[in-house]
Amino acid sequence: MNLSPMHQTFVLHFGEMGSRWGINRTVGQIYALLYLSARPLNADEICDSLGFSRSNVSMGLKELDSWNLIRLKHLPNDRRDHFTVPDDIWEIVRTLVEQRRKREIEPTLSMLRDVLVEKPSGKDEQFAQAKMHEMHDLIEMLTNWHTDMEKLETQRLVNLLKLGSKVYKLYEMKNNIRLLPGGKDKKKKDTR
Amino acid sequence: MNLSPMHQTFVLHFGEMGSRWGINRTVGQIYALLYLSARPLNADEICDSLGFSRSNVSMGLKELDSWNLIRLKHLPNDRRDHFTVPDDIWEIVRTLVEQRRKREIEPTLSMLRDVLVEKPSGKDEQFAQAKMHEMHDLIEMLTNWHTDMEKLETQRLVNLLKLGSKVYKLYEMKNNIRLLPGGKDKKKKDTR
DNA sequence: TACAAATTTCAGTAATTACTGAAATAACCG
DNA sequence: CGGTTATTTCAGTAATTACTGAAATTTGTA
Repeated sequence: MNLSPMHQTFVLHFGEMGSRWGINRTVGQIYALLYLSARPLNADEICDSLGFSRSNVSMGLKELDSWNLIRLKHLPNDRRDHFTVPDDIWEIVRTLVEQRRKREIEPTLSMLRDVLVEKPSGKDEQFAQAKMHEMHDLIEMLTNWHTDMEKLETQRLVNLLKLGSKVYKLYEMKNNIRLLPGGKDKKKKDTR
Repeated sequence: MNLSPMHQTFVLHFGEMGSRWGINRTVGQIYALLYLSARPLNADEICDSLGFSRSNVSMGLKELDSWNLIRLKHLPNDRRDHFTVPDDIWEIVRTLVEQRRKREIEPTLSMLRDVLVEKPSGKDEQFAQAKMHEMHDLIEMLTNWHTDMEKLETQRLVNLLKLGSKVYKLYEMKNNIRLLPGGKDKKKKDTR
């Protein structure tokens, strides 16, 4: 591996981290390298920097591409493919979340829906189905929330995140104002 | 494996999913089984249901325990350990997020902080450091947001999630009210 | 279309991770 | 204590996943 100590620390860390997410070391390292690079890199440069074989790098890039995490660039007078990550880190985050949703959440929801239409036979299945229902609803709620957040442009999303739970106070304020004249909401007496 | 088709579908799915998160098949399946069970199960029951060896189950339970995802129970007149998951699914979610934060986010932040105090030598390191800074700040922001959300009791959290981006409109409303008389905020003219 | 450069594929091998059974240890009970 | 049951550890093996080099394919160029 042929990198400055600073680069090396970062790259190795993301190699490690990759393993903890179903992504392998190579892929993690390639992405880390591209993330830190000021210019698009070609496959041979990646080989040199990380010490992987050409074919391994090729597969890693393919994997990253299937996650839609890298961008292919072509430089003038150079036939080789060059790769970058999106400039905007929020685009990266959005892609990551979107992909994990597609690959993990959607299949899970789909499996749950399938099982939930079956008729439970006996107490055990009834209990199990109730638990699956609970899980299904929770995941769906989080997914809906995410879909909704996804629509916000970045600056607004950031504002919202920075506000955090403070925003909840506004919500309660609004609710109280509405409630003052004797609104229709039921059981909202003490939400604290 | 000795399970109803319904249980089997769910258990196998979470075995699969486990692999995609650094968690292995055994661990995923054990957790799925416990999640669906109406009563605490002992290790031998888990062996029977899933067809793993006793030692494998023991290791799986140890792993789950290290994630704080299972609870040890003792039944009257039975020396054996019995295991459950928390009744409240939100407790499970909170634990999962908390643990991943501890195991993945914190080490990453710590690595980034270490690298960011070093003096960059040359353009490349300067660029790289800027990118790492950007990443650090983003992660920290998300972490702070999470810390904040964590404090909310579940019902409020659910309300907030269900509101989704609608809550942002309240925020803007509030801001506009403040701005009407000619507030001090700068450059907030058109946030849409 | 023929050649060269770039990239991908894939079979074989290396490395890692998962799993087992046997033995050791711990917990409980008379 | 001594015996019994429950649990964990761990060395060895099985299974899976990662990685390589050589060959095949694709892409671009004259």
